[in-house]
Amino acid sequence: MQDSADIGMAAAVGPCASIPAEHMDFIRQVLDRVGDKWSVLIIAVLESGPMRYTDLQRQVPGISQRMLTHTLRQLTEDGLISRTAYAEVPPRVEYALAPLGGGLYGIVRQLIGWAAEHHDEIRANRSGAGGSATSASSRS
Amino acid sequence: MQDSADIGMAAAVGPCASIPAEHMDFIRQVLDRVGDKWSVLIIAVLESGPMRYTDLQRQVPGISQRMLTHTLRQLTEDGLISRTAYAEVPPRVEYALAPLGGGLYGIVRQLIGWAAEHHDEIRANRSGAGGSATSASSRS
DNA sequence: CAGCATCCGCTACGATACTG
DNA sequence: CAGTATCGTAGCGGATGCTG
Repeated sequence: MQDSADIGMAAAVGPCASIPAEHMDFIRQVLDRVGDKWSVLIIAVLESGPMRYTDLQRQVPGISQRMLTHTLRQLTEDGLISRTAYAEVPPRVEYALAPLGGGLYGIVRQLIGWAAEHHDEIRANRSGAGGSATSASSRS
Repeated sequence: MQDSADIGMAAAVGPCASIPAEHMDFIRQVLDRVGDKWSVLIIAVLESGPMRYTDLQRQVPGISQRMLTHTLRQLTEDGLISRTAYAEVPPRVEYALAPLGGGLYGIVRQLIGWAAEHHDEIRANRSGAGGSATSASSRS
């Protein structure tokens, strides 16, 4: 855990505790990628080896060309995956997980692990009293 | 990590490598929370201590009541944060980070750290040749 | 095969007004 | 103070059809 710098002080820990506002929008972008419906799935698939367009479409269940192309492009532009086009008569394009994407997936993996681990716990909370909402009394 | 079943063959780790399809939708929910525009921000703020509704609205810049209430409710229902209402004459409600939310934030923190760390690297890729798109030639 | 273009529904989100 | 209710919008994402 590295703090770029200590910003927050006693009271004004502020919204973004140890996050410089300059990086805020960028962080959002990464977080958005993670929250993306397909990005993580595609990365997960590519983790097991390079794959071509059509194969990806087959491996990622329910994705549309539009989204496949779109997500693929974004991931490529971010350098998370690599795109290699072979100028053959039947065009062949292979996508592979770039080291950068591999690093990201490592962390996302923990997220997935955490999610799986606390699966029941969260479901239990939902079925319960609607969360851990407590009521306290006190006279003003 | 359990496989729901063997999907492909040896090498074909498949779409959801080690993720049982049963958990898939749940994983998505967690990933969605992370990708959420406000959830992480709110958690980050609460990490520095319990806070009331109005304070949260002040600490999280640019959030609307609608979204604050909505996100707060979701996080509470998931048990990521806790809600305590004091039945006083001027109503007072305090939100605090639940242990579950703390655990999640620990991982998200890594994500943020990673993002900050590879900030330049990704930006460089975008300015570059439009990603690591390579062209290979081969005769058919 | 590997895309791009177009249309279109859904819902996430914001702004505003009102209440217990 | 701590919300609820309603409305309007923008962008995500799906379906379909066409191209190099």
